[in-house]
Amino acid sequence: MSDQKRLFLVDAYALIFRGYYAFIKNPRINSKGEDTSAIMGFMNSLLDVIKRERPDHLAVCFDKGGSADRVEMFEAYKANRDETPEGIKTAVPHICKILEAMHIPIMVKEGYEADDVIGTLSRQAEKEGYKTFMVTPDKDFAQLVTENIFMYRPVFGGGYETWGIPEVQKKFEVTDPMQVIDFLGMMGDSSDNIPGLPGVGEKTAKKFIAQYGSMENLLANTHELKGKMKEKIEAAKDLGMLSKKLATIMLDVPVTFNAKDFELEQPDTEKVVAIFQDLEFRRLTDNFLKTFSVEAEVSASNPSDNATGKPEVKTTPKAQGAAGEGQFSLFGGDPSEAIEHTPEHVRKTAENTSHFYQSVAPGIGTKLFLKNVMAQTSVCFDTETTGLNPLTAELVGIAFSWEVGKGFYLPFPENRDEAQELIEQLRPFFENEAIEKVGQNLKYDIKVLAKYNIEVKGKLFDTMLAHYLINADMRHNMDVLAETYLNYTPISIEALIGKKGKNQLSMRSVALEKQTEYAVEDADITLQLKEHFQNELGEANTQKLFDDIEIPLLRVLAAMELEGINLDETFLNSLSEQLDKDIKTLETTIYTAAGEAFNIASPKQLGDILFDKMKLVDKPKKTKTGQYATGEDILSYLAKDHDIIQHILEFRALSKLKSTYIDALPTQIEPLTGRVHTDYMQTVAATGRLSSNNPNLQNIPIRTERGRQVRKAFIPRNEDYILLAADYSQIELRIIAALSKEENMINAFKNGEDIHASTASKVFNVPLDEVTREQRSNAKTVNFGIIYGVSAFGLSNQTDLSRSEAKELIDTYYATYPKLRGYISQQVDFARDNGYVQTVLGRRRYLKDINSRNAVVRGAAERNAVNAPIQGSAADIIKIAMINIYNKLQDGQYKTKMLLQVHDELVFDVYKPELETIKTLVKTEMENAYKLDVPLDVDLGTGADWLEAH
DNA sequence: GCTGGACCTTA
DNA sequence: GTAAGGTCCAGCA
Repeated sequence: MSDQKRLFLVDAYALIFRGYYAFIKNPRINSKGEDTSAIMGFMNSLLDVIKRERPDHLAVCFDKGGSADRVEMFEAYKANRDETPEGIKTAVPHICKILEAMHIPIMVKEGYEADDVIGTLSRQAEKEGYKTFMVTPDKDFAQLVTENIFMYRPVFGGGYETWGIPEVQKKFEVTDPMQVIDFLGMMGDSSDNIPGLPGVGEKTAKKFIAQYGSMENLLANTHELKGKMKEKIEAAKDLGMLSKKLATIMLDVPVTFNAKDFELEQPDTEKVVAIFQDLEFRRLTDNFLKTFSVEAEVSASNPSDNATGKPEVKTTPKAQGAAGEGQFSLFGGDPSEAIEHTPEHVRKTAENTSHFYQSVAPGIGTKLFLKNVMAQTSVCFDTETTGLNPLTAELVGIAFSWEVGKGFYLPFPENRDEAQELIEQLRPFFENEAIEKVGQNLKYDIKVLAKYNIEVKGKLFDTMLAHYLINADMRHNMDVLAETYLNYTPISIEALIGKKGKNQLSMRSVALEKQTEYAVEDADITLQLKEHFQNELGEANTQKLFDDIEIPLLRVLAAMELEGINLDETFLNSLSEQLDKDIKTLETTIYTAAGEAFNIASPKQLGDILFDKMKLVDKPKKTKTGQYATGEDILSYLAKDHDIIQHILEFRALSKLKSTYIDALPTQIEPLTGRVHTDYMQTVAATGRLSSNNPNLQNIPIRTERGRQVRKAFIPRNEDYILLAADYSQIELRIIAALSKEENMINAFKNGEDIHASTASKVFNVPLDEVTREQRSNAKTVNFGIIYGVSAFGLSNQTDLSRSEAKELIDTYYATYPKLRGYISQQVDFARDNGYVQTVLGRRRYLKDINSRNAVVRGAAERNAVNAPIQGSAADIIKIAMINIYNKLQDGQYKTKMLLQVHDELVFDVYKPELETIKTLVKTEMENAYKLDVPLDVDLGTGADWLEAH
């Protein structure tokens, strides 16, 4: 280093914040209960700088009162920043006292930020021949760098890096450090609320700097830009210039660099040590004395050994194992490089958020916990198990939380009997009607506990269901919700048990401390989400839907899933054998016709054979990826001319049947129960419908003769039972008739007419008994088209009609049912005005694209606006029916069980002696679930299998 | 082993 | 034209 004098200017708040957040997972709290993390963090780094660099001149700069100028320019400036944490506010007076005792000058100017003070002082010092080092992690300072002014930047892993001109040039891809201002102005800085140019991030900003050099030059040449970018930037020129101003550090603060005042002197050791001892800093006292080359003479009453007299810090065992006091290097101790002086933009995790998660020891610990938990009115819980199948999953532990940031974890013994003993102790909690149970996807936990013969009673709050009602179009898994609403990234399950598949571990094999951290975090987060969603439910006016529909339905679904359905495996196996033969025969026929063997199931290979080799058509249609399209609609068009196509279609149909249903279903039989247990998803369909998976029992074939054989495999539990299928007749058309108040349609339903025939009769102007099959079929297509948001194009694709015939049919249709047209446009208008549509029960679907400039996108949103309330209202109604029927079956202690729901159909396993009662019960409840201006009609069928019941 | 596309099943 | 889930292939790792 040259003999040039060196000045160090410390950006106080940046280091205080960084220090505070570095200790966040293990805050330093002394015996008086003071949080001293920020003080310790700051002092550690200050001493570190002094020890390393031995500066001749040093000052610490603070902000005061914010930047009046910048706020005047832009009122949102730094408005994003959260309230300064309490631990920092209380730290500042202590730090000032220490600095005074150390004889280090504090530079602060009312109405200016530390950046401006440091900038001004560094320029003044430069003129007097000093080298200045700005001690800060904040990248904004890079604009101040000159030949004699450097950034002295703490880096991850400990130590510092010095940024001179070459480093800044490289880092920001600029030629002159002053261009950092343009760079920041372009990309903006969300932490300081510098808006930046719209659509410009780091990459684009660098590109613009390279190309135009400055904000001014870019804005003067926007005509060279293209497309959306051009529009956006041209519209935001003022914003660009404002952003640049906001990003500019001021160099004319009324402060004076007086070399004499800034000289680093010997501190008032006694005073400093007194303050440190008062704060209970032992290691730091040592460190301080060593730094200033004074004999370490620490009194015997304050041993420097941090193993004794360590302040009581309440955190998890894991967090307690973290860096000990004094050994902690502020910049090396925390893996979160993102921690700068803008902590509100740092994603929170268990690592940097204070929490108190404790595992509960057996015996007295459990007793104490029980006493505690029973005294609560609302508790969040989350079960940890050995797997995802609730029927076979064993409890590994249960996490509980009823206070934000705190929670307990009850590990379960592997031995089943011992586990049962433990859960028995919890029975009074779970079966307590007065304690609300909160959870994420409670259906799972309820099912797991049911296998331990535990019923979860009392009010329920499921955060996943809550969010589904708040915005059904989003995803609702806990990790996403935590990140969206709490700015918190939970520990991933993969971090614990590995990626799924090959070597995934069981939760059982994870160390207890990790189980605790993970499980209690989930409960804690879920509790926090609950507090968040509780208010939003009221705002969205969906509280009733939550309390009266989705939450009660959760228990109904859990029961249906646990029940499962009996499957005739032998029958499916024999079907499989027949199919296998037929498929093989078809294969041979196809290969012969094609002249070679190939994989018929590969659309790519099939397309090549049909259209390249055999040249069945002149201009084959291609898919969007450039392959030949071989979908059902295209092939069946060719089928009448080419036998091979007929065979291929049959091959397709049979293979699908075999692989998706006949061979797949038996593998889904749960060995434990001998039955098939589907999983109903309550939060995936945007309209409010359920969905079913593993296996999907809502798409079992019915249309073709061979397909519907699969339904014969669904049978009652034994010969004392019979299957009952109850389905709503035309529920969606009834709903649209009622909602639109279209009397012609309402009357047809009231008169019990066949609605499609009735429509055909009116549209084609023929007597009802003279309607042809084709006319009825076309009328049926239009009826459905209306529900889906009809267009002439879609209709002509769906029928044998031409585009103009289709258009004419639609026009006649609207003339027949005049109020339907009005209803449809009214729905679309409502969506445009409100951004959402809703069902009869107020279930909302938000349609963000309803005002899109893109006609295709907007058209899709408009069809949603029509369809969602209809499909969703039908879903609402059958949900009500399910809840009411379930409750009646429970109350009446019937042996009959509800097994399946297929959107407009319910399937029951009916105890034969109860059949007549149940038939009446089911029909009554379904038809009276919701009162419309149109009667609801339910068809019942019974049989020894699902096909026969139809 | 995972992912996207094509295809097919239901209401 | 609405709403879903499952299987297979093919391309990529």
